[in-house]
Amino acid sequence: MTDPQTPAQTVDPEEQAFLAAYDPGVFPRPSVATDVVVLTVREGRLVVALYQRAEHPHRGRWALPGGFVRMDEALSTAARRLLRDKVGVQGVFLEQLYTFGDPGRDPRMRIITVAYLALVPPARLQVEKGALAAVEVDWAGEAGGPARAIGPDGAALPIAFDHADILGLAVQRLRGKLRYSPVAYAMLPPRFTLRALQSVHEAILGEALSKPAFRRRLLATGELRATGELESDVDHRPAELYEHAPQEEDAS
Amino acid sequence: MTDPQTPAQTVDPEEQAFLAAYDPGVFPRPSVATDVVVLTVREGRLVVALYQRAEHPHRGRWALPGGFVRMDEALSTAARRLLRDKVGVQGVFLEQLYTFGDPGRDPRMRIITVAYLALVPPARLQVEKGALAAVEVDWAGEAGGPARAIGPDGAALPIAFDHADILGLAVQRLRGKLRYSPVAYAMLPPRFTLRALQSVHEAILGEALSKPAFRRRLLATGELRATGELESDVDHRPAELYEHAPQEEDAS
DNA sequence: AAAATAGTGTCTATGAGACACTATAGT
DNA sequence: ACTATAGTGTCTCATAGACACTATTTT
Repeated sequence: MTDPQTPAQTVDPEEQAFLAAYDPGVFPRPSVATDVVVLTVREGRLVVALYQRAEHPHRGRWALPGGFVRMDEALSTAARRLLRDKVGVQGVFLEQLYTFGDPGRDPRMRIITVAYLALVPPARLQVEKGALAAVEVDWAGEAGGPARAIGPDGAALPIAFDHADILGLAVQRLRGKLRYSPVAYAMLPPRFTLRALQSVHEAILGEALSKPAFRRRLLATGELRATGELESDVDHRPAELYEHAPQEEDAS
Repeated sequence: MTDPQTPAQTVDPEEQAFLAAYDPGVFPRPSVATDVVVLTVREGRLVVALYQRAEHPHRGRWALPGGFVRMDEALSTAARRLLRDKVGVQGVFLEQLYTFGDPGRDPRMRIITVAYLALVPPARLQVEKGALAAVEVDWAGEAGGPARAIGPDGAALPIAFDHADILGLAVQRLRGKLRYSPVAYAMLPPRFTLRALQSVHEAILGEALSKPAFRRRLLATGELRATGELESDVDHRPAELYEHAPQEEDAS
């Protein structure tokens, strides 16, 4: 099709890409960042860690913890670094969520952000410089859409950039994963009651669940181990404490 | 915790990020590309469009169609542009898959690639400069892992970069979506038999399905409209042709 | 008529929700 | 004894797979 003798001015995009690859000056490059949606469940509600921006743009608005990816670190390493330095948690569930890269999503310049989802047990999330905001969505099931963040005083917090979309996608993804993946345990302490586990599921799904069906289904997964111990500090009959016993994946 | 009077040499990563944002020279930037996994079903097998690399690195190996993202275009726009210019298809199903960014995944330099998944009806995929390779995976269900590409002669094609991982993830994602999303129709012509629809499902899932159960389940979705017409050019009883009638999402 | 596939009816097993019930701690 | 929540038994309904059967086209 194409004349192989065509000189350097060819418009073949493959060749353009090849040349650009060896001469970084040919194409300008975007900045690459990562933002982390850190979620936990408190008092039956899904909550997210947000930080109020001290500088323009979007000064005063609330943003997800984020920062630029360094040239020598993997994307997940950058997310883990931010999680440790900005949020103060380590060793938690972390999974890539989606990459947001519309031109103009940041008014300063082209910033492509690889969003990550982190799930943390409530006791391990002590946000000092930021806030824990309750997450609410306008949609049911897995319809999807932006989310709102409700501050401790009950008022909606103004969200910076496209972070309301990122947060909404995190909720949508979490609801989807709940059906076939043991993600809820990542938001619980090592020992927990079945009621606490159900409460996590209900907070994620945004709807009440039937107790008998929930217990049957979860116990049938074989991923729960009864400890024989009971919870304390309750003014009614205490529930038994369970542990998460992950299934062995036999890949032989 | 931190002294607010600390001068400019602070190691607060938030401030570092802020400064870097306004001075592009502070941090070097990675290149951002997109690679597209273009899938269809031919003769009951999942096939992918691959292109043999003419240049180093990985010269002679087979790669997904890809290229750099321009500064003024959205990520999905870049994927659509590549799909049009390199593969020659337009107006097809396209969805972001995952972002691969390990340092060293490209030996030339740091290239972060946002992978996309495109689904195409078989008749619309006429790869001229590349090849259609059958996709095979070593795992069942949604376990995940790299995929193999089998050329027309039955031999496995050597895959460039981490594209075997990208391809494997595309299969895994597609299997997951099939459970709750009408993706199979994106790989069929406008009119198709129920047997063809089942064949697409079987190719994606990598396993045989029960005919009565499949028909009941799909007809019960209400997304299928019988046309009353029959297929032709078959040497047995012809099957009825159906159309995909997407459900109206009522968000009122 | 034979061959081949389209399309259906029935039985059964599984899983989930609804509901009502029993059990056990603290006060 | 009372209260509040833990935990269970049973019924019913929806869904999926297995299997066997009938229907319809071409050769």
